[in-house]
Amino acid sequence: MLDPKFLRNELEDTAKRLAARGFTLDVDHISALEDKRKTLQVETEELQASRNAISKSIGQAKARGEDTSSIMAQVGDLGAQLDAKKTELTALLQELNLLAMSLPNLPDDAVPQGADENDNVEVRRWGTPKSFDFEVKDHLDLGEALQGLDFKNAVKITGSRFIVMKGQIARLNRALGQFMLDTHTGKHGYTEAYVPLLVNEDSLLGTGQLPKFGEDLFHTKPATEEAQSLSLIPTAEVPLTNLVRDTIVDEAELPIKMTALTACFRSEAGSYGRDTRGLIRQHQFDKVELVQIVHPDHSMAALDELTKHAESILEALELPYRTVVLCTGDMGFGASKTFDIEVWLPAQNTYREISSCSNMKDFQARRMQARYRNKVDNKPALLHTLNGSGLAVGRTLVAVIENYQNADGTITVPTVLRPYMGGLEVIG
RNA sequence: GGAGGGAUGGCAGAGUGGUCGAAUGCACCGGUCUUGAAAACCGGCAACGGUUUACCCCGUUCUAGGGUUCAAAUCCCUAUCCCUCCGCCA
Repeated sequence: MLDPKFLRNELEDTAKRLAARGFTLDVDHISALEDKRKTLQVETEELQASRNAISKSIGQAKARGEDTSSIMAQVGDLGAQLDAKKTELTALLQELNLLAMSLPNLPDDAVPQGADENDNVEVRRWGTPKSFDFEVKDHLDLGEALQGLDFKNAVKITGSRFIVMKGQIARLNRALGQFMLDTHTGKHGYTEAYVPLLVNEDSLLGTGQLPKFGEDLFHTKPATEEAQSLSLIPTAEVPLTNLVRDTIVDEAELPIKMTALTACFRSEAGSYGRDTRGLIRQHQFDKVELVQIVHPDHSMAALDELTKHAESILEALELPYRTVVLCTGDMGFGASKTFDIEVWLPAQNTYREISSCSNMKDFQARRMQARYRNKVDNKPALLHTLNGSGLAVGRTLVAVIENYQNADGTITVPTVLRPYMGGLEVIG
């Protein structure tokens, strides 16, 4: 959520900055609503003030034992007037709030201008794609041949875009998650967390999935009408970041660095026909998430650091990758700056996204009322939040299978994963 | 599943219809003292919104949403969460 002051005092400038990311702000509509809000709010508060004053004098008169009937007569239809104004004001404020909650974050000044992914800018490249002296297969052919990936049974049990993994491939998937988690907790200073996979509406509003993107999520159907619906997390960013919702943390506790390995669930509404083959786009996949809650002065440095943490996993696995900074038009809803890390996939002969690391600045913090106590004036101030995948386990599995394939269809186990595989060197 | 109790500032915890935005303690900030620190003492200290250059002033907020009343932290209803006892259970 943007600072409401932007919509009051810097509407034109805000509209310009949002236009850079392809979002059109209805300036006339908003300023009309704002004008109305201002007069309504002043009128309402004046009515409240006079009601409070009368009530107070009644209380004082009663305390002195005086007759209050003449003061009572002054009340008249004040209550009815107040109710009417209040109803009107509440509706207006709700409309404005929904509008504010639906606006994306402002891009950081350092983000390149652009319309779509073609305008993203590569910032670095690591490793060299291996040259194979045989025809490479994709992870689907390799996995099925090894009887490690079972798409047919997944369809039978649940439906498309789900997977059953078996044997050493299932273990490899588990090994990847464990390795990532151990690296981030052991080397990068993150605290491991076990978190709920089902979250409530407030959490989704806090991180920005709601009110706009509910259709991207799976929602539970409550047993009773009154019970609230819970939703499956699309990323551990939701529970991890919401840890600081409605809290004021001590500045000395910053930065807070959390990580979790969780399943993630995405409905993939609107992506029918895209990446239908294989593990790239699934309704359910494992991901190790990195979240940092930081002092506002340090969030850009923290983004660089967090991105490096994610990259280090690919380096340890010796998987070639490149890192791009997303242009204004390609960034996610809540991000002010985003690095995507893309891993080399030989079967597709291209780099594919495996991690997305974003500085949300105070966008989520304002929604969540996540604050710290500022040492300068001893007042609460909004925190900055960051998140990134470190990494998407399913896609990393794809990358390992494809990059480490041998001519005979076996898969060499990357060195760093062997301790997690009982010393196994080759899957086959 | 049955019976009962609770939710108040950063934290702990008073407050049961009327100058209550709310005692007190801790924490925090400023000061005195000290070579420095600690202790002690003195003072300050809720958030959000409106108006304003600013001070002031006004409004809202005691888990959330409704209701009663001239007036609600306080009374009523509903929801959520926590605790205690009984039952059941991995």
